[in-house]
Amino acid sequence: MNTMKKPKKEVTIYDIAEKLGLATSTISRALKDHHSIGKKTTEKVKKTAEEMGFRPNIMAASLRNKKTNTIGVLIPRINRPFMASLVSGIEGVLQKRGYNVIIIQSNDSYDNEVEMLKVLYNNRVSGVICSVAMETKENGHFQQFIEKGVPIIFVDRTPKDIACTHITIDNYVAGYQATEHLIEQGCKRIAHFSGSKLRMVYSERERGYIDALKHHGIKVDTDLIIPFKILSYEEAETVTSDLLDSQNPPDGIFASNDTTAVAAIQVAKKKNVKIPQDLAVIGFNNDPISKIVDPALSTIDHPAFRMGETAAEKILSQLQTKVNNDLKEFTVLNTELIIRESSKRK
Amino acid sequence: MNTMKKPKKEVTIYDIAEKLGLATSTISRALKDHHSIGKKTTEKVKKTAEEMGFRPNIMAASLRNKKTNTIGVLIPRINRPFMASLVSGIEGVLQKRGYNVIIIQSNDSYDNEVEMLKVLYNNRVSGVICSVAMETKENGHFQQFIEKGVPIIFVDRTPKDIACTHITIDNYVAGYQATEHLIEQGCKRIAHFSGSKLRMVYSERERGYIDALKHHGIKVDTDLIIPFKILSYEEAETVTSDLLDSQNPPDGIFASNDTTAVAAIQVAKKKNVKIPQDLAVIGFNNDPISKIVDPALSTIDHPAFRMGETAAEKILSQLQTKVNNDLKEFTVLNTELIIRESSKRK
DNA sequence: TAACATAACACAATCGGTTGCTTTTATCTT
DNA sequence: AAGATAAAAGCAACCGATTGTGTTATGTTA
Repeated sequence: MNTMKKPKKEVTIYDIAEKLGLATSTISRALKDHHSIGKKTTEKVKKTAEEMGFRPNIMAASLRNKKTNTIGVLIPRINRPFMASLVSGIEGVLQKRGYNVIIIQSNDSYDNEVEMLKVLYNNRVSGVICSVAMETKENGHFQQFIEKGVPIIFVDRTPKDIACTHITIDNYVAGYQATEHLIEQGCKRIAHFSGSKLRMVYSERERGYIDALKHHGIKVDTDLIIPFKILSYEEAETVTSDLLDSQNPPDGIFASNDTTAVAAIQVAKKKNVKIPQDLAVIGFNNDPISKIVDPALSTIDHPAFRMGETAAEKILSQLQTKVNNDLKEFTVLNTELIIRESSKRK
Repeated sequence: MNTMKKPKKEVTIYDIAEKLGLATSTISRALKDHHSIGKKTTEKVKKTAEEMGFRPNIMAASLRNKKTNTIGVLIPRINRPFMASLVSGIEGVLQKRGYNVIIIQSNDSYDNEVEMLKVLYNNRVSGVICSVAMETKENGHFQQFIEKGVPIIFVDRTPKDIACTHITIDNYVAGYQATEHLIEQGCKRIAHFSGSKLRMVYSERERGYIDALKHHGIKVDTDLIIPFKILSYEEAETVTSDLLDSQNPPDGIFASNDTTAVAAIQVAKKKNVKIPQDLAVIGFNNDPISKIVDPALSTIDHPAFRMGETAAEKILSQLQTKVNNDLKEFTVLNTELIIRESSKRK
């Protein structure tokens, strides 16, 4: 037993060189089709490498080249439909191009974000794609990459005042559309479930909400703008319950994500508040649950997957053109208003 | 402008050694608290390293040590609640222990699985955690890791006849319980949405279903066992519609995942089939949608997150004890029957 | 055929930690 | 105070691919 215990030695370019009576430099160049190596030699080398079961040692190459071909992805948490799609999009593109992807979660904690970014930094990732934690106020921890000339791209949740590439949707317009839709359905008192003001995604949605009300001559009632901590289902249950029990309950809700919108629907149903007649609800993201909840949830479709793909492509192009200009580039993807039963009164 | 364009040179242990008038070996050892280095020296080295902004070059260490401290995770796809939780669990544990995690998706394709496994192999990952693609019949592509002594752990969807560590739930028992529950609610004709027979998770659930029927004296009607390709929502819509329109429609459905169970509920509702009175439904996984759908879906709680944690811990312990015994080890996690409105008749 | 261009390949340093072994220094015994 | 022993630190090879520079073989031109 245990006959194969000793792992056979790894084949290196030295072994190939010896076998063929060539120099290692020739092997190395032949394997990557360098022009200074003849055609016959190149083919012979490749064939032999294949036969011997050669696999290039990526660490050795990384060490020599001082680059890792690894992209770090730092996101709040992966087990949310939106983030999972984003990551899926990133992966799809980068895998094909031979990059490795390291995914790290901040769990929406600033401290984690700082620490995990340090991990990526120490790993000498070639680039970073990041969606900022809910808590994050300062941007100092991103600076280390900028100083080193490592491209860093922010997706969806972007920090303010940092000069690099951002990929977002137009949250202002989306918020405006969602709110206007509710107004068009006849809502007069529309509540807004708002996320942390620290994140532009939420402050912009709120700004869109406010402007839509104003433009339609509806007075903004700040009591109806409810700041959430993390926009969780549980938070929304409490908030909705309180709202509906209040003196002057809302007749519409624009929630900053689908999770809280669904919670609102469920609470309302329990209280026998009719949706959409008594309360029209619209969410944000177009998560799978939005189609399932009864009545189905109107929402804003967020192109998470495409956002991931775009981020990956952007970072690839920045890695190509080493011109590390301190550019502040914005890419804005389109959203789509999706109207379902939860808001359709007409 | 562009004053800081030139990235400052990276600090190495050579720089520290020179600054302190010590040898690089001393620096290296001091930084990892080697006993042969004095306390004062160790502290001085660490302090200086910190001050100089030293970050160890992981590639150099990997090259020398012939190990990468990277774990490869190969899963069908990440944008599913179950898989996202699994990954989340894996990450949580491995991050803390200083391992990097590379996540790769097979998209349930055998060819992708083979190719991506090659990528992980060439990256010389220290270990692999894998949940097998739906299509996969052969296990030859896993052999390369076993031969090299790289620990590979299968989670949830495990291949047959391969001697290594498996972490699963008891799908037979879960399937039995789910079915028995429906029987207890008075169901006489229970349909089963079954996944690919290639995957034990599904064949075992089906076996549990069949045995439960038998033990309760219900004849197994193979027409009621419907093989799905990928257990998608769309597939389930068609299947459910056909079932309900048939001569002798079922009065219960045990679906192998929540997605198809929810689809069944939605279709039934459209057809005015009362749930659970006319049709009791139970799913599998306890995905978020199961709580949201109306009526709420009974299901089997799958400890995905804990499964991820367990896999991570197992692989860590296998990396510790280099005793690469060709062990075939099974860990079975508990599931829980969760009864909600979709099946509660009494 | 001498003179020169070019294609093809070899040499050897390099990347930055790691570690077995050796040497030096400090501490202890009697 | 001399030798023994332990503690501390240094030396140098090593991991494996990459690449600037140097050398040789082949081909071309006058």
